Amino acid sequence: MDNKKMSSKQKYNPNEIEPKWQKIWDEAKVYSPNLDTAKKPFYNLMMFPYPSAEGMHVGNMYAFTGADVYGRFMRMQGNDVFEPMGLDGFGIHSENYAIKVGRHPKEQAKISEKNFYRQLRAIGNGFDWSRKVETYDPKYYKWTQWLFIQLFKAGLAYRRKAAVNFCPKDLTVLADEQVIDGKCERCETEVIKKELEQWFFRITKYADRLLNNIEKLDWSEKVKIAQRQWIGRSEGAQIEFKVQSSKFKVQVFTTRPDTLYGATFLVLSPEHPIINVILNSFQNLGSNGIPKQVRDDILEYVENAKNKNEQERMAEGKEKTGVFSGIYAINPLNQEKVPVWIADYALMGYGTGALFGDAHDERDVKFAKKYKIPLKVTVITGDKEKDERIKNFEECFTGYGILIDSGEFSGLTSEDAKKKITAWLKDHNYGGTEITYHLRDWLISRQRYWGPPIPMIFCKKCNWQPVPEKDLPVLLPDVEDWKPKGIHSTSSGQAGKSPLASAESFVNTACPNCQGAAKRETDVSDTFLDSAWYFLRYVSTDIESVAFDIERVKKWLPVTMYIGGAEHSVLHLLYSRFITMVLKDLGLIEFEEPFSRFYAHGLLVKEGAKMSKSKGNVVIPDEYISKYGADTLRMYLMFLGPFNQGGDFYDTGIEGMFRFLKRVWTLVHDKKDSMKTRNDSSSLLGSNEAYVFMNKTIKRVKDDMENLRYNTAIAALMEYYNFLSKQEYIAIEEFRNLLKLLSPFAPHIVEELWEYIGGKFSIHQELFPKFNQNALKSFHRTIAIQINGKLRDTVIVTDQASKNKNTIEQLARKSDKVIKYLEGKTINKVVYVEGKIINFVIDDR
RNA sequence: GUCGGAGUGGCGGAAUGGUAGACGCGCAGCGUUCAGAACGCUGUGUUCGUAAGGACUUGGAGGUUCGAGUCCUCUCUCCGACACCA
Repeated sequence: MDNKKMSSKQKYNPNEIEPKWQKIWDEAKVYSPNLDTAKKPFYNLMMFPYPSAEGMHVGNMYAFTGADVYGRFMRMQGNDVFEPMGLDGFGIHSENYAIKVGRHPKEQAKISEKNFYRQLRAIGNGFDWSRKVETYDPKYYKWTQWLFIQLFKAGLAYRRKAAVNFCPKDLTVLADEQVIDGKCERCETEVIKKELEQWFFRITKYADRLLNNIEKLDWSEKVKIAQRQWIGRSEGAQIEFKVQSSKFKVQVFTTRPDTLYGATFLVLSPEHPIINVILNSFQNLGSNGIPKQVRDDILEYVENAKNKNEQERMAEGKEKTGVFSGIYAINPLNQEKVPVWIADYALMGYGTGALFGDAHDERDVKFAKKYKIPLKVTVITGDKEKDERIKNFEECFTGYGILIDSGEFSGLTSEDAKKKITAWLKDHNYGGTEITYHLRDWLISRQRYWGPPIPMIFCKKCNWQPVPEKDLPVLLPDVEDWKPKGIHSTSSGQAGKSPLASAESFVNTACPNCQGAAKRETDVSDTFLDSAWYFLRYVSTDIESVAFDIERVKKWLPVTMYIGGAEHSVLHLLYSRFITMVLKDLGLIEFEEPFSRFYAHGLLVKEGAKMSKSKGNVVIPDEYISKYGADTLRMYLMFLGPFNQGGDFYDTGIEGMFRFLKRVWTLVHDKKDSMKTRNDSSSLLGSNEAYVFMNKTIKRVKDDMENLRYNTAIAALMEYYNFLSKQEYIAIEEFRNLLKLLSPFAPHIVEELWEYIGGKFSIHQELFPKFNQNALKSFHRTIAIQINGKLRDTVIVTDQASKNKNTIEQLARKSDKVIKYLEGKTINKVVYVEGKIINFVIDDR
């Protein structure tokens, strides 16, 4: 190879060819399927980015490239691939960035939009640029608001006063899913609880459906597990305890009704509504009344609990606190009088907010020991020593066993006792089977500016009314002071002072029902509502009269392949499933699961550390693209490691990939002439060996692509290159296939080289090569010769010879290395695995 | 604590129970060059040996098997998710 003779025109220059082809693809609509007439629709979706920084980082590009490679592969399988892109630009993340840089979110959105789209184009994905979605576009959020109204009309959006998560830094409430380790998902500030009236979506109504459908989904297993866990279905019993000397009752949830006989106390959550009822009713009851001291203690404890944040409550996890309520309840099973305590280890949001304490729960035992509440062991194991420890309270037994001291239920196994006691409770009207969930209703309100205004109007006479659909969108008003204000008052229906409240012309309106003076809701909705339905909008961006065109939806959805990060396991993915189910129930669509297949890609890290702005190790793709080109970066990212496991980004590796593409470039240019010669001959192909290699490579790459094992697909392509580069002649078919196999990874360079070897535009509309099954077998086999499983020699034989054990054994016995080991030894056995190994088993001593 | 995932050369990583370390990075030597860059060729798990050739080697300990990175039991470490969920 003589590089000196190569003209400058022949040099691989990605900065020249990449923008060129991107423009040509766009104009030729290579990646824009006709949504109405496509024959084999394949909706290849990737999670759209949220602009929370100047631009996209290399982690986004990693995800998008991996998804695009799959889309390109599916296109080559003859599918009409629809691969849209957009921006999830509404929401706290974008607004916080606007605050940081001191720009109005509307201004910043324009800047981010431009920069993100520039970057998204530069990576060379097969996006359909004619169908973008930006969640802050009024044409989009009009339908987000419409969606809210549909939920309201269906009784699935409601207002409720509850202790909700509030971030004191972002000055807004948050959904449970947005609280990570007791901290705000966005700014990591410790979240506090506030008693507020807010809008919720009744996702809990769908808990069972969301749970039961999971097993049918073709999703990454870890995401399915995370969703199951988040929904957190627990089967148990609800049990009614009567409060002594009163008409009041407390409902208690348990998963262990078999331990009810041993219930020696009750625990109420500090937020439990019955506490106030009790305080008010018992105060004047004379001898039965609650002493003032006890009363004061209760009030103080409840007040303290209210002001603690999640972190504080958790930090005290080991040290339980509580206060005696002064009253007693009756265990329905044995009529025993048990004290009622108030303790914050009982959570108002789970079960009934009340539980019974017994000797078979570690938390209960800790609490009881601290406050010297008696305990009673009612379940033992049958193991003498262990039971001795259990009975002496040296060990807390929480498993299933055999009941003791449980009246008529003594001697039963826990399993049987559960059934029998639950049945007993039901028969005696004390409760029965009950199912409870970890999942809670989705808190939708946000006291922020940058989101779709919740399209509701409050009228003192008519209560809450939805904005008439003809009046949508409720435009986000241009307020000057758009920064978050927090919540100052929650009196009346109005939810405090979010930034929209300062725009009087926005707030004051007429009631859609009675036309009287009324006020608009001033909160906006959660960003996750924007992204919970965007996949429906992509297919209808050219239609303004509906949220989504039903015919298009029928044709393209559910999404065929969805690729994204596992961090959205319980946020976006769960919300999207919920919204889709609701739309199905409203008769608006025909399916209830939005994503047939979901594939979670791994996390890209930088030199062993998670990329984060605070660490300052965020890698921006731009500089690498201008230095090496998008093709090199794409291939490098895909080669780092298995796509579902992520990888580590090192600069040095990119050089190697750049080298590889340069080699391919040079090979095609150098061998183009010899290729022509071969093309004139009768055979289109090179040697037999070359034919076998080509077919093997096609098969390897195809298998790997199907399973998103891109790193090994690229390795196979490198091996193929290494082989071809050593050949004197390369047939045109070999070049064509090399380029086709490479095309999903490096779309620009292959298009350029495709043109160079005289291929018809565009290589991206070609089909994936097919391999010849008969050509997969080599003509030679290398057989490993083992002695007692240890490799001693190899022998090369014809495919024919490899079929005969005797032939191989005779050959193997002739090997000097083998003779050395077999001499004077008894051969007990000879194992032959056809075409692979022959193993002599000998006495080794 | 519960549930996942993973431990293989200097590094990223390959291996339907059948030649461990493919492919790439890095490194070394050679070639090309006035020189460098770039490019090309060769070598490269550890260890003993001039070599031929051995021995050892997939976090650790056992086991199944003719044969184990892969299967089973126990155990250690790291990463991720959830977490006072009754």
